Amino acid sequence: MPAGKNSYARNEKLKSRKALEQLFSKGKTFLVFPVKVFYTTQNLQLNPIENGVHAGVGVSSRNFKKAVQRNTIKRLLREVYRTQKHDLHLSAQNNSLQLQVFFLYIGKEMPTHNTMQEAMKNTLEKLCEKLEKSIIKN
RNA sequence: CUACAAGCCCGAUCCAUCGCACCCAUGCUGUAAUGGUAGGGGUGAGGAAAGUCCGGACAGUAUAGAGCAACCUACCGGUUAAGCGCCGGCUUCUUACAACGGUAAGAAAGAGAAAGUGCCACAGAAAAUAACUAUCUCAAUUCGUUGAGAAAAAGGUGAAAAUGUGAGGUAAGAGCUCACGGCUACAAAUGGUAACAUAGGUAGCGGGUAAACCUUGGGUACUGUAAUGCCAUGUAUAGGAUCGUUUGAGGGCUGCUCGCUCAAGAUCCAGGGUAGGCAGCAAGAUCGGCAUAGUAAUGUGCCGGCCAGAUAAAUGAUGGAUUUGAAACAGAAUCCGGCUUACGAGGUUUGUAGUUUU
RNA sequence: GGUCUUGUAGUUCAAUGGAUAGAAUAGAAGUUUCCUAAACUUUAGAUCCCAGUUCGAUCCUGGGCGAGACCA
Repeated sequence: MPAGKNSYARNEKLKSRKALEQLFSKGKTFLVFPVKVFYTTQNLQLNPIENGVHAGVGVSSRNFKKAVQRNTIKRLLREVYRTQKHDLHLSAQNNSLQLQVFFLYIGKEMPTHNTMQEAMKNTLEKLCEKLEKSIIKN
């Protein structure tokens, strides 16, 4: 993957409904306020061409009743993820993992771009740490 | 020119970088096949996309039929695919002006209370049958009243009090009678497509409430694109209980009863599997302009355009400029016609009021 | 996306169209007690909002706002 490319294309998205259900029922979670992260890992390296990281994004409709607000939050999350995802991809590749992640916004107030960027930075750092720890354990 | 009210129009624009969905064609590369990758072009959310309050299109299931129940609707005509929408009219009410029956603006869930039942707190004699107080006549009397009869007028209340005013009449009174009004029903006349209006006739006088039950007229099959059809993948034609195969279980997607019809499996418990793709799904009661019929809603004709289409679900972020403050309400999920609600800065039309000038 | 239900004191619930809107509990003050609890007395507190029907709406009707449930 060429460095510096900030795309968030279709094959990087977390798509199938089945995978999502597995993720929510069996996946590991941690919380870096205001973002909650669900993730699962597999040791599949049969397809080296294919991308190893799939990510999804969501907001609860309890805290935000209006569709406009939910849309803007999801857009912000995607935007912030695609600009800062490179470290995560690198660590996943180094450890030869297939990774599914879901970012759920939990806060009750509308975020701005700056706060969101900080939050995503922190969560991604924590996620990388966790990945490396799990590798060492294995 | 300013303020207010109502209606209509619009729903910020431009540049740079990064990024998303769909469509189109191209290069490189790979497979048995679907592909992978690179750069390019085009298109990409609203006036309400919202609420889901009405009405349809479309689809599936059902439909010999009858009754009850349930629900919707209610002045007249037009319009439309249809409507509890819209347009025009009628009637009533309210407000203002005006004074002798008008004018203007606004509103109306605007059939029936004279088919029946219920309700009308407090106050008041009484809330609709009557009774009570008071009134009048006759008789009795211990002169305080008592009994019989007449009549339904008076009685301070109340949201509402038995058709209003005047005259006659009577022992006292009473639509008891008469005059002028008010309202209701009936049949006919004139005008109007009709609601209705106009001036009379006959009979009558019974308060309000139907957004209380209800009556009358008209109407309603049900379910919704997560409908529905097809393809692929996969498992279990396994197990248990109850009922049943012409002595008929069960079904016929709003309830009940009857009837009709299909009919050999049905229901429950426990367990196993799938949850992917294609169609539906984007050219239409379409949009824009012009002409034309009509008071208008709306219709007709001609010319031109193609204008989102996903399935964890696409329009964004950052920086800068303009405006007026780095805009308000707000995000398509089958599609249309309305209604309702939310909202920003202006523009424009009409009406009312005020000020200044001529 | 569709189909429904429901809003009353801080909380849980009542109410025939008649109003001073009730009960329990929680709150405040007081009595009692050496102090607290319990008990008793007193007290403040509410019909989601806007219209309409009615003489009069918590109640009936329409619209809005909020809360909740169901449908593969």
